[in-house]
Amino acid sequence: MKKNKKYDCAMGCPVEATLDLIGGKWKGVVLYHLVDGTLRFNELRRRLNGVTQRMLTKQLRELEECGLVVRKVYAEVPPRVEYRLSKQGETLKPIIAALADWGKKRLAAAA
Amino acid sequence: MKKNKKYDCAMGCPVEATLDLIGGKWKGVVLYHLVDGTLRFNELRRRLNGVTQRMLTKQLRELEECGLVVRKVYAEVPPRVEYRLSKQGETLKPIIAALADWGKKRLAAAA
DNA sequence: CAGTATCCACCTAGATACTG
DNA sequence: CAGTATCTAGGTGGATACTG
Repeated sequence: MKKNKKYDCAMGCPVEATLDLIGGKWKGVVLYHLVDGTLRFNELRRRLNGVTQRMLTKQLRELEECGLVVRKVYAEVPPRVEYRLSKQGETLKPIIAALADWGKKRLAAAA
Repeated sequence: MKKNKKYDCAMGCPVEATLDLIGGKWKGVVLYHLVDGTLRFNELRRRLNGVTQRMLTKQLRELEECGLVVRKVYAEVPPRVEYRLSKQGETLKPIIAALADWGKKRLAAAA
């Protein structure tokens, strides 16, 4: 996420490393929706109520860069670009599921 | 985290709600260290290499406000303040552990 | 020891307009 | 359709000094 991020928290804070990847406003949610399978750019956009094109593009690029998401461009007109979890990204599934589950319970309890 | 946050992502993004609580630069790490038990302010500070007093105070207040952490002040001189996970916070343990575990593997793989 | 109080650089994220 | 390009407000986090 950060350019020159050093994980120098001496006693080791692997949590920090993980949150750096899935934190931010949209990354976790993007991942959450990709768990169910491949999605095209605009499909993703519709699922992420309120995200701007710029932001979605940015988040996807970062997720791609750190190897969690795969971007596949089809040489067609109109253009088609699909996004899916990489092998690395797949390993996040249980975590995403846990986050979603916890969030559901919390939202339910608050209501 | 945000004041007037509305979780209006129509299809439901409970992940967003959760990340909003444990995201940010320090919250997850604070939680991570509190999993092992109660800690005093400065103990926590030493474990979070690089955090400033201001930041740690702020993060702790927010965690307290959303009911994940309990703050206990002892009427002593010198002052003593202890922080621990609330009952709600305890339910995050498996998630924190999962995040830490995943982060460890990823850092190991990168090395 | 465990905070507050200021001040400030930077980044995140949004709005908007344009393009291959 | 799937982006890029600009511009900008506001928030996040950091530095530093002070206090009960």
